[in-house]
Amino acid sequence: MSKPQTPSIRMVAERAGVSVATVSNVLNGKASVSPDFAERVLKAVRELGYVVDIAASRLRSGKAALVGVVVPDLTNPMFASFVSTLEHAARLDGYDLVVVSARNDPAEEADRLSNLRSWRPAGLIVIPCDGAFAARLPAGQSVPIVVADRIPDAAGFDLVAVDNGPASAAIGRHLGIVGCRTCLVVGSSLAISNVRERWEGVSSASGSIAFEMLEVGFEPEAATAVLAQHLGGAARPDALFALDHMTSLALYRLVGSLGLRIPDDIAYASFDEMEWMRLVSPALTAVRQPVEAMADEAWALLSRRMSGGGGEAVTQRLACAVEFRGSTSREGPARRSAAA
Amino acid sequence: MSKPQTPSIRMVAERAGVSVATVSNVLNGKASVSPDFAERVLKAVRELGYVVDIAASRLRSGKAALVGVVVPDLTNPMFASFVSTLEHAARLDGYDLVVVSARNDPAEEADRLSNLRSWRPAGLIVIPCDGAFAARLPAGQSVPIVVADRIPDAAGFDLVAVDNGPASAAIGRHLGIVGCRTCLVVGSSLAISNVRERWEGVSSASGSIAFEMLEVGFEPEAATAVLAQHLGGAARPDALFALDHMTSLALYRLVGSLGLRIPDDIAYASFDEMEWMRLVSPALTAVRQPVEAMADEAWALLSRRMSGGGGEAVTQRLACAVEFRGSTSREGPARRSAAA
DNA sequence: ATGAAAGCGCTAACAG
DNA sequence: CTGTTAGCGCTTTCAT
Repeated sequence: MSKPQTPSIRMVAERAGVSVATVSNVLNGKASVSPDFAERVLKAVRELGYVVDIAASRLRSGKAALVGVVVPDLTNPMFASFVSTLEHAARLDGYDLVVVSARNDPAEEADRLSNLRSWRPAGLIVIPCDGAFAARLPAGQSVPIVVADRIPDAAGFDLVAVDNGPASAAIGRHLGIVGCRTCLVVGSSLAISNVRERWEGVSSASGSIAFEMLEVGFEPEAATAVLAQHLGGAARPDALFALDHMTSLALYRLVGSLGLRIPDDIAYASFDEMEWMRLVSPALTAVRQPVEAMADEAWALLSRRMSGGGGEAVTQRLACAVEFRGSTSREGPARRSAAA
Repeated sequence: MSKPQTPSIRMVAERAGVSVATVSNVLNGKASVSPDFAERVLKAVRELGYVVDIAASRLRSGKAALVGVVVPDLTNPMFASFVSTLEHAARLDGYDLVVVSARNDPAEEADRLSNLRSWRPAGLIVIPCDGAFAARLPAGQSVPIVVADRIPDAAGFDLVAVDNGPASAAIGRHLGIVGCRTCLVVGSSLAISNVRERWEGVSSASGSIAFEMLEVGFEPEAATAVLAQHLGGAARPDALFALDHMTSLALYRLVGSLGLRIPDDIAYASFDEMEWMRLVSPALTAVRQPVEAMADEAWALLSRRMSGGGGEAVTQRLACAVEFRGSTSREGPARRSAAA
């Protein structure tokens, strides 16, 4: 009942019979300390269960082993995986992470960004809600920032993103070759660089296939409603291409509830490969993104800046893998176009 | 090029022509400040883009609006969702979160737990790797802890978990009614309370159906190997029941690659409902857990403790929903048992 | 090799 | 109502 409070460096010093400076030196390996003293300090640390107060440490030293991470949505498996990989990389370098989710809301993102400053992080890794990200950065932000996955409208950031164009174009060509004449391309919003680049990629595919773009927003329910309206009509497309995971989920579900058979009635392809796309039957043609590599690269970029690396803003583009599967097999739409 | 450093409370005070104490009072709404002064302070804050240094604040005040969260694996959608909900609840109460993943490794969990102490959090919310969690807690840990989802062997923790027994028993009964005679129950490890309770629940189901338990560990590859061995044999069970998500994924995939048809050749049920289970055909019978409710409840419990609420350790059990779907329809195993 | 003391940014006491 | 001052736990000169 005396004082079971968390031990401070002073208590360690007293217990070891040394000064606090010596304790600090032992713990940080700074100055040289005699083996005898070091041993006594370590013993006291062990007995007290002392752990340094990282906040006080930073306050005095000015060095923060902390980086802030902002993602649009933690429940999106891709972002969760991104954070998980990041966390591991950070820990290996002795850094801690403060992770916040913007919940797909630009206003909330701005709020989080501002809030994060009170932690005085050494750097920031951000997957922005949308292209207007730069405008939401608190003025006078001086810590290094790496932007991942989605490219802001404004230039000047260190950047790591996936190479959307080629992968999308490959899907577009494939759909044409397989015999599709019309393809509805669906994405949340063209305000997101990924969606925009994917649309540009697929629609650039030469050939006799016509693409139409449809934006459905970020709300699954609303998206489904918009989609239902588009697919219920008479002029059903030969193929569907979903440009992001949320959209793909809503779209695939709708196709099922409409009783459309894949690929017999309609071909189906998706960006953002997820585990379930290999489990359904037929398996879905999809573009797999190198999420782990993106996280590792983001960390590498930030590390460089945090340790004083200067120079121009860097942009890294990572290649995607395209998996062609049953959902776009030749048997389907080809037959239909033959009948037309 | 003069000094673009992050502004301190002193700079704000100078700019506003007041003392630092007044600035602090304005920002924290502590003592009463004249409207005139308050206005000047706010103006200076705005112009400088000042944000309080939360670490220095805590150091002096002793009050930390910070809680640590430890989960076994951020890439598990269920835990990601848990964290996301938690983060939102915490923010509403003005708290920040430091989230760490133990990567399913008890040693790493112990390490993370110890590391978290250097943040001096006001509380901890933990989903433990396994039942031996209590032994990994740093000695002399004095902050309130809420344990979620998995129940430690040792008592004395505030606890919130799902009510596994009834839901599992319902699955067990259902499989019997539907005509299954033998059921292979598969889970990662009985060292996890959820798996244990689910096994006990399902095997308690009376009737003419025999259950067998199989532990497959946490590695998908290894799990698949063990499962393949069990399902390849002659005595194939009528039904499968996967007790957690990773296991379910591995098992479902294996069933597919073995060419077994659900439910004609074998019935299939799963705990840990995930989105894909409704997308496959036939849709899978599954137990849906109230993850958001669990997170909210965990936060509520911790809040109470952090604001000084005393008393005995509390245990909350949350009811699950059972969704019966095509994967356990009557047509399947019933026919088979009739043939036997 | 070791210790004394200053001070990081902030808030809590207290003085005015 | 406002300002002065002390000191939270720590690291860093700078003496010794």
